[in-house]
Amino acid sequence: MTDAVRSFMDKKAVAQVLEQIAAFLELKGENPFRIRAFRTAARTVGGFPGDLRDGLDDGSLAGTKGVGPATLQIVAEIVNTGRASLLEELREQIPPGLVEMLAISGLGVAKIRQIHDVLDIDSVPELEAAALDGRLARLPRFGPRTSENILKGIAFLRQASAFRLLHHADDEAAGLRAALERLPGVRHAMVAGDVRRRAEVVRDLVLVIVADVPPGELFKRLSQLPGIHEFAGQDERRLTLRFAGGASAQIVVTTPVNTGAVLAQATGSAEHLGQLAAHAASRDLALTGAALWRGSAFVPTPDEAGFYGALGLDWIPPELREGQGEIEAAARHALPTLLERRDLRGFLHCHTRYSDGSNSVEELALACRAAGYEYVGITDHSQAAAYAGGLKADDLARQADEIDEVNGRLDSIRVLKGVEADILQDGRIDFDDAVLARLDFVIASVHSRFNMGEREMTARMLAAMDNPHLTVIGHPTGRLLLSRDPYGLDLDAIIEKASSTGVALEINADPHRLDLDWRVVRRARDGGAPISIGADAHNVAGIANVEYGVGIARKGWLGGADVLNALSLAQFLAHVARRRSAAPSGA
DNA sequence: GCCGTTTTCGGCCCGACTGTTTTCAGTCG
Repeated sequence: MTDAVRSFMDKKAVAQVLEQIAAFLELKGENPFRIRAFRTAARTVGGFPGDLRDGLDDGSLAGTKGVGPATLQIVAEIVNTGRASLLEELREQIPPGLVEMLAISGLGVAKIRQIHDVLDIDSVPELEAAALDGRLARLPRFGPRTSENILKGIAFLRQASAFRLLHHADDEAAGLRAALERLPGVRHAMVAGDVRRRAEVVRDLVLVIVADVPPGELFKRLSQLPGIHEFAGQDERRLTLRFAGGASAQIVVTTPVNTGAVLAQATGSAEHLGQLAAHAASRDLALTGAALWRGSAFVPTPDEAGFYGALGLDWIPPELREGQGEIEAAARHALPTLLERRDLRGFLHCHTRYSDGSNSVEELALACRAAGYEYVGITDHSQAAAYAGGLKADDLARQADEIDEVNGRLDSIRVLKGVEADILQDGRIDFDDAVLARLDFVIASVHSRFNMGEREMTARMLAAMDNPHLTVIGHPTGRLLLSRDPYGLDLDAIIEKASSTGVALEINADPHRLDLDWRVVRRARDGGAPISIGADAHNVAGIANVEYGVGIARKGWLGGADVLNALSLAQFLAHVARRRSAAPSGA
């Protein structure tokens, strides 16, 4: 593992320990503010820019807001010893099964404690049994509905636990790849599978190894990697590794002369590969045993371009390999030129310390400038989002002064005044038009009343889109990957409205959201809706998440011309102005 | 446990929904 990878994973592991401590303390009935302090510290450490050990040594971590003496000491202990004695003590006191229950939707501390005290239950399987046999519903203030919801919650959790979020899979794959490349006999290791296709959630890691030694020999060496719990050979060239933490990865071994065919097969979705096989058959070729054959003659494919070329196809970017018409387009040499990160000139969605972010306007501006952006839109929460420290109009005015001041001082980056305002229940945006008019642009999002039903929710959002100050609908469907389904919404109506009004639909690049879904992105593009990509950064480290949004945009076949924040600053501001002057106010 | 350009002590996130009740506790964002 490279040091960079190690330090990145350490940061995540430390944040996870702090989160775990918070959960245990919660069940213990600790002071809620102490619990929140641990959660804040977890977020801060997870987003700390730079190496944790360096941060400990040079004092910069100690100086970071949200990390105090107690949490700093815990971070130091984990970094130095790999252990956290506080967490170990808590594990002795509280059954870890109760902490698992906290992840079940509808279960909080009070209910879990009641379940534990009255029914003597301390694991999720026991809880499930009690829900099924009716014991749970007989508890005071429970009832059949609650019991049923808990069963649903357990099922959801179980199904979700087969997957992991892309950013986690990304880190694991990078770490594993680096470890594989250090094995003797390995020429290259390449990440394939869902991760390479930039799928929003990942079931299995798949890596392809180009090796100089026979697979059997390589598998023996693989089994000696640290952290491998068990391994099972599938056939003579494929192996599944299971890690101590429960994660698994499929390793496929190939030789240089067949790398193209193997990598393509290890990357494509089932639909893509099915269509590819049919396409091959139509050209008297066959894909068998992860190689390409013309009759009984092996067709060498040293790389993917050669593989697709042998099939009469242009090379297909991995993100498109979903069986959505890409093979036909590749045959006609009509694949789109996909968006690249460097096409984005504006960074449109971030939160500062004014609401629930952890950096200042200037810090975000400097980081965006360093990342090559021409402009950055500051979009803190609005007053209705009290839980996120939403801004009142006068806070917004104060922030505007600060932005003016920062703009006066910094070259080569323009800071725009924006907001991520709540879309209220009736579709109004959470500030008067007079306040919105003073901003450079406006994002509006739904953050409350998710279960109002599809018709009402659609009407709510369409009403918001009539407001001429609105520029972007943030995370349009509200989903949280592996934890919350999208709310009901008539997406065709929203796309049509976006197309007619010029309001952009966001691809929220937070890896917990990736909302819009890429399947909808394609529909939106075809329907003429502008799309913007917003990282929803809550700190400087979150700026890099834009990469995940670019992946989703590419999966939706978007090019630079389809994306609002690929416009230059002047073009972007002209877009906002056009919309403001064209439409009458809906509010 | 953390923070401070009114504070080194005394604050810190609050309003709505759900399912259970028959006036509200617990959960969530």
